[in-house]
Amino acid sequence: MSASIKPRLPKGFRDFLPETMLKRDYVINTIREVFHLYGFEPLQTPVLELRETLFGKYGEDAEQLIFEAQHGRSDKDPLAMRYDLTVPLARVVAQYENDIKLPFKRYQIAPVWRGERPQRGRYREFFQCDADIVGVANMSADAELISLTVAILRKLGFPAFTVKINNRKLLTGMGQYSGVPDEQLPDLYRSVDKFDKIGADGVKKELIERGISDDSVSRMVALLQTHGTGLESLDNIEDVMDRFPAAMEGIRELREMAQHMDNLGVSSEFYEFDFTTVRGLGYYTGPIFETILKGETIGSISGGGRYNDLIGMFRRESLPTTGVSLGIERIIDLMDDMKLYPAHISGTVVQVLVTIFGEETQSASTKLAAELRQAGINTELYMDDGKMKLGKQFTHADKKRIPLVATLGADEIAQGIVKIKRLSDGTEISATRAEAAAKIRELLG
RNA sequence: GUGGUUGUAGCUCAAUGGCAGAGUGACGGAUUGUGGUUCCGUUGGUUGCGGGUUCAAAUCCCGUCAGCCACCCCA
Repeated sequence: MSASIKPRLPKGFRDFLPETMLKRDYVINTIREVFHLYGFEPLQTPVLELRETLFGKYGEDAEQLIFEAQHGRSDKDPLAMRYDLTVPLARVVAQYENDIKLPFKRYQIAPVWRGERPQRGRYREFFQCDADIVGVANMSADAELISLTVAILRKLGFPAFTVKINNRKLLTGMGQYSGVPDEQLPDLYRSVDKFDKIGADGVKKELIERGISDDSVSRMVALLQTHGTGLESLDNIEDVMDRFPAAMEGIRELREMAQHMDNLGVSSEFYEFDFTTVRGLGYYTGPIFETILKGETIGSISGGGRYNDLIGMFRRESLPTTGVSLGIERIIDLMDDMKLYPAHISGTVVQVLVTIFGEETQSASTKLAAELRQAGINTELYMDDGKMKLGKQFTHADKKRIPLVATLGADEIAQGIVKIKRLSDGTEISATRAEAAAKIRELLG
């Protein structure tokens, strides 16, 4: 052996050891079940796309964060690692036009790569979890995504959260109302988006620094703070905005959404219309939404919106599309902080450890393990090259948090029984080989 | 990309220019058919890496790498 290399990972990349993977799988499986419940179906696309597929879609700043990929002996097809799941979706929809039935409801849970500087809850490799509806122009699709988001977060056990809903058209109208020139709208949005973080005064200050007139800023900020519960806030803002067709269209869409959400049974405690919600991505064209946890400052745990023009980048005619993305990395961290994982998720998938007394009883233990597996019990058969010390085997079970230990020595074998001990409280019972699996289920509760 | 901060045993941390330590873990024993609790013992280190200052550096200085935090941006 030559001198070993120090084991390390590329910046912003992570390993997930089994204990962590069990939690991640729980979250992902729970989300997948709800996707199925709403009739979304899985899609998988490659990790690598052609460079030309990704470039020119995200804007100049974001483009610098795309990982490019090389193959040693060929530069014929420049490649890049996928940056999100939305552009690949757009490519798929355009590429398989004849095979895809509209409306197309797909979900995808997969890693994406961004060359950003890592921070808490922010990595260079992270999982995105997207559900999109392609081919539906009306607001029933957007409302269904809100219902889906609420159902997932409730199923995961989050006690208090709010989906904040706004509309890009309304933001456009607000820009017009306050007299901000079109080319400054992105700046305006960026500042408005920080409303929660820096407050009304902070936003005012930033807008003035960006060269927007005092008068415009005051009008804008007053408008943003329009409050009211549910539809009331829409009524309030409509009175002010009735001269701006874009804004009125946006308000109409939000009303339509509210109607659909009501029919879907989404309780109004889980959403609100918030005119300071912006979303960073430039391609949104209609309703936008993001979810925040009440009393947490970690940022949003889901986000999404309508992007009716994106698919047109790969296709002669675009298709109306709306989608939601769940921030599962943040969700997974928060589940830990808030202790939302069910008890059975922690530690191991193993339900029982079958111990081995010694060489002469090894075959009996092995057969027992086979029987238990046949009966559907997750079974670990102890393995060790050294002396089969029973204490060591119990220690192993304890460390791995395996709930039950089965022992059979010469005495038990002679009587045709097996002893099963529950480590949590020390309960130990005897069972015949035939009834062992049933007794194990009982002890597991 | 900009600014700040931290880096010492497997892990959590102490040692503020003068012998590198504790807790916890790991391993062994008390207990050769029973873990977790208790007691005894053993094991623990290129102080991230490279250079400099000094009689003397974990400690001060420079560089570098990595983590974290804030900004930018975003999930």
